[in-house]
Amino acid sequence: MSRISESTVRRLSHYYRVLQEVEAEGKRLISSHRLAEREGITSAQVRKDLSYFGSFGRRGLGYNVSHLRDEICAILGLDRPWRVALVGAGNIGAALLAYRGFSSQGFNIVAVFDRDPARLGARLGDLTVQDVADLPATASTKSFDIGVIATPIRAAQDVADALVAAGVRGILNFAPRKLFVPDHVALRTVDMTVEFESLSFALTQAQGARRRRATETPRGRARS
Amino acid sequence: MSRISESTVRRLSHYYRVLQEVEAEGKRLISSHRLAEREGITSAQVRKDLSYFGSFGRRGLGYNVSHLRDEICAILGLDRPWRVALVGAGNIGAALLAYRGFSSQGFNIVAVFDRDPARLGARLGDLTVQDVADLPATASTKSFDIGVIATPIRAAQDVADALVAAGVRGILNFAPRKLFVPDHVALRTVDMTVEFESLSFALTQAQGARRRRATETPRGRARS
DNA sequence: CCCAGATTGTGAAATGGTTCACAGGAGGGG
DNA sequence: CCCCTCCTGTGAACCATTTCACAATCTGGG
Repeated sequence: MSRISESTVRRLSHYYRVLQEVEAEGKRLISSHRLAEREGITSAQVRKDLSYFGSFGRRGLGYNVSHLRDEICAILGLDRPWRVALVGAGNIGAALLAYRGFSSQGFNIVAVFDRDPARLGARLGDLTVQDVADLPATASTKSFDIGVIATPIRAAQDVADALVAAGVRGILNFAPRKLFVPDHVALRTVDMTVEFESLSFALTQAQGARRRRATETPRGRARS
Repeated sequence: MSRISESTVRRLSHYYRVLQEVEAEGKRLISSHRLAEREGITSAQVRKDLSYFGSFGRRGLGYNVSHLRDEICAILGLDRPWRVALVGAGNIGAALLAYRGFSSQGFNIVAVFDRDPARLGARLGDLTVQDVADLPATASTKSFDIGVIATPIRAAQDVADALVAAGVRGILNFAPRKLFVPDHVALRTVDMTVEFESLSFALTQAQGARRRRATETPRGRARS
């Protein structure tokens, strides 16, 4: 099996969610066309994505909703529980803990760490905030699969190193900076700053385009 | 100016942050090579990204740090304030409000809305949670540029419609579902579910690859 | 049994993004 | 003043992803 692109994986995740909805609506079959419609993409994209993993549909009919859901569930590895360590018990950390959607999909936060003495020992959900210095010891008994970094920027790389040393195989980073981890550790970053700035760019461009159209200014940019 | 790819914009955002750090370190010049190193990409990528907007460097020397920072600031539209409406005063909403990093970059949350009567009237930072029914009225006086959706999934599309009707030109969506908005409104989605599932996939793949290597099972996938 | 209509799976083409490689400066040392 | 080193800006080559387009296959109805 050749390497699967990140965008294909992300779309699988979306298909999975749509299939759950469609199943709840009681439909038994769905075509690539209808699946695509709900995601705002083309049906060819849907079929291509699925074809990397096998042939799950039937020509003339479409896909069996629950069967396809099961297949994608297995492909994404959602058919097993993952043990997640959360580092950072601030606002984002608390939000992640409070959101029940993750544990229902098998992402179980089994420990919470922080460095701030004011937070240590606090109860968050049914967990107690531990000192981040205890991470290695706790990791050896709880064997985390995934680490989530919800700390301030300056702590993020150190925490990442600690998580790697503790044996996690994946890291989800919410700190707005580039982290460096070994090749055998998967890293995903959720950077809200980048999202805001990307919106700012889009809005600025749109404004500029409108102004350009209105005044007939030639395109191009003056050198300073 | 031809259309700029989303990935280029996201990288600009990263360059901007690195440049701020480098400036704080007191350096006056930086080469594309060093900039690239800090982001884990190639120097050609940096130069290509910047070249879409102009020639900011000097051959043989590199880029003037503060000048380049200013240029990127202007390109991304960060040299002006944006008025942000936050809808959803739950955990994520509270986390966004508490994070001072956004307002310092010019993203000012100027109103917070919710639908839950238990939250209405509550103080969050220096704002009072308003009923989402007041959104149109408040929008007409405060003229929001950007709307942030931090509501439960089922409310998200309705809120998006309301924000569009209220005249926002950009939406940042934290609800894990696909939203449909008109072309003239920019949409970015931060979907933590997808990030987790993408990690799950990566971990599953790695595990599978290790097992495959160990047992010499031929690659490919059996049809069920 | 055969045809009409629907829909998949997939090579091939098209598109879009990244990397290469080098000409064109720029500064510094002798 | 000349040469050597450094580094940008960019066309061209390369690579990855998306879209096209169609043969293969399925069902249902006559």
